[in-house]
Amino acid sequence: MKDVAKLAGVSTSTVSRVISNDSRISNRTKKKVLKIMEELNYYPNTIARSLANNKTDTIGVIMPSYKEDIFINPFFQKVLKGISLIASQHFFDILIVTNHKEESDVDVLRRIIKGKRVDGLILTRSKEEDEGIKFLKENKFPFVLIGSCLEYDDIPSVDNDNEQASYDLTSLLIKKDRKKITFIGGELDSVVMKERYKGYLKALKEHNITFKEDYFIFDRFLEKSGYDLTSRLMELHDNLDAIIVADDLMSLGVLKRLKEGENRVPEDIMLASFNNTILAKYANPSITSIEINSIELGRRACEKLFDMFKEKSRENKEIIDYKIIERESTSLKENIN
Amino acid sequence: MKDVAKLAGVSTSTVSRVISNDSRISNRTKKKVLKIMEELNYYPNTIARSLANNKTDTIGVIMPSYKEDIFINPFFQKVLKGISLIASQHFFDILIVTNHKEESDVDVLRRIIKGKRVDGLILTRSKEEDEGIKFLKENKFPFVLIGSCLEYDDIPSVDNDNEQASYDLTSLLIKKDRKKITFIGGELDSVVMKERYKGYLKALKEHNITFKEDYFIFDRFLEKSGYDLTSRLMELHDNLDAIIVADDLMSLGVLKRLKEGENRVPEDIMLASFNNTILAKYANPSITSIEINSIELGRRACEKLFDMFKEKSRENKEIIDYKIIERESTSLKENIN
DNA sequence: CTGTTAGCGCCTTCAC
DNA sequence: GTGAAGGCGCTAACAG
Repeated sequence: MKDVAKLAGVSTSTVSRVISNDSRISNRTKKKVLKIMEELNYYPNTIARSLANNKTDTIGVIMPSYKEDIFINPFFQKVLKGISLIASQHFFDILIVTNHKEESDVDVLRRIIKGKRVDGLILTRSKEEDEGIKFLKENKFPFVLIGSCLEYDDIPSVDNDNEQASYDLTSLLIKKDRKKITFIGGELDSVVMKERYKGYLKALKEHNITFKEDYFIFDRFLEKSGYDLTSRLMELHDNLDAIIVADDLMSLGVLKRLKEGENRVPEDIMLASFNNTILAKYANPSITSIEINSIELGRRACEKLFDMFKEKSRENKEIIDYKIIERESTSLKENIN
Repeated sequence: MKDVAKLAGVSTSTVSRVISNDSRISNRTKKKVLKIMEELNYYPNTIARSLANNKTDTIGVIMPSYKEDIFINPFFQKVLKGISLIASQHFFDILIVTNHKEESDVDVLRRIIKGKRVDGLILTRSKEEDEGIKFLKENKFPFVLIGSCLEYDDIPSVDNDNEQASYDLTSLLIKKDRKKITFIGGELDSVVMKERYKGYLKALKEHNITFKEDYFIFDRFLEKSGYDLTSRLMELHDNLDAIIVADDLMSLGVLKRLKEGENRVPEDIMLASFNNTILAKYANPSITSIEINSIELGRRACEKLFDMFKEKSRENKEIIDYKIIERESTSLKENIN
């Protein structure tokens, strides 16, 4: 910058003003400076700007700490896409934040926000007792949660109505005359699981369908967990007729196990799932799934964050529509094959 | 930091030394300072450190400029996972870099490297004439390419032997007695497509299988393109017996179209694809695909970059193994269904 | 409209 | 071992 200033015969402040497109600058000097910048192939040091402005033009995305798995679930990719779309419109970049070795969730946040690395954060999903969220609130750092938080009701977040979605999905199976409806879930400390469980129970109850403790089992949001839990379910019960699965990726594991056990889907056992990733669409049979609009979740979360920057407040909790996408796994008649 | 220094009764230099774990510092003061830092809930400003050190502890990942699509292909997610694994081991974070509005590929790079936002870059895939790579070379900025570059042979990169893989895949179909083997590709300006095309041609030639100009068609790496191109192929030829597809995601489109046209896979038409994402595994029929070890690609690319930081040089071009995963789409006998 | 000055928060000489 | 001073590259406040 100094060089530019020297060559252009102006001060560094002037150059700085040109860079930030300050209004009160003569068109002539502006052009001159711009030209020199071009010639010198100069581009301002973002880091230095950040330090001076206390602003980074970067938003951070925190992946869940069970990141090994999550990085492979298309859901996160979609969310990221939504975020990226909006961020780039605002000329922001995205910092993917993951736990460094042995770092706790709160450590990560401390590192990022005290280190002033980003202007705001987007969290994907949350646990029931989320220390991280508490930490962010205490530090008054701008963030948006994709998902919900049970402890605080007033945090900016974007979510589906997971309970209702789960209720609908369960009701669908009930309508199809299924009597032994089980539920295979992922990490139970996640809020999303809690809510889906509630919706499931509610639907059973309202329709007077039996619920047994061991109809609901859970492990992790992994394909393998789906497989293993299905094995367990089949040991415990020999006459199930429906399984709801908390995630498409898990569903694939479930499906695999069912096929091995020679259970026909949907004839013997119907299957319904969440997230409607491409996996559900192309599975065989294709899997009925809840479209939660992941891209939209990411998008709105990001927009909300920018609104917060501008202190243009929005409702704190935003609900994104979901939709049941019915497919072969719950359709007896139009079974194409 | 000033506060810490004051409270601890030392100078800021001392605090700074404690932070960077300087050797020549007495254990006593070190402990004292550490304690105060804890009490004050102090954490150093990363940005300021970056400015002073000219080092960001961040690596940038450049997504291909056709990013809209790419963000949805599991391949990139896997690569990202590999990168993330290594980066976090080194206490680095990842900056996802995308084109801001109307920014050219080179603009992005200029912004990032002149802006000193990252210590190094990883590029995913490249075009035949890649201005970006030229720019990075000219500026002597550390980067690793996942993929290959035709113009320069001496750039650090990690790739599969795509030509050989394509050759093998084609040969497999030839061995299965297929005579009219077509190829559906993605963006032709990408190096990976060029190489796969070469391998395909080579195999045909060596086995004296006819090649017709319109056996090879291409558009974009999208599901929809797969679908559309298959339609085209079917209009042009009514007796194909095999299709090679450049990517699993595209394959799904191909498969969809084939089913609609009542073509049996693999009996009438065999299908083979690249990238072996989870999509291929769970498609119906499951699709034979080349496992390119995407996670490993990301991982090694990242390791290579860190090696470059340490000036510990490695071979410039690293080749990652691939493997053909045979599945139903090319297996007549063991057709499970 | 433009230049001067004083930081942003940290690190690195160079003394002691 | 530790402190003082100057600098990383840019911006903001105050002059003029």
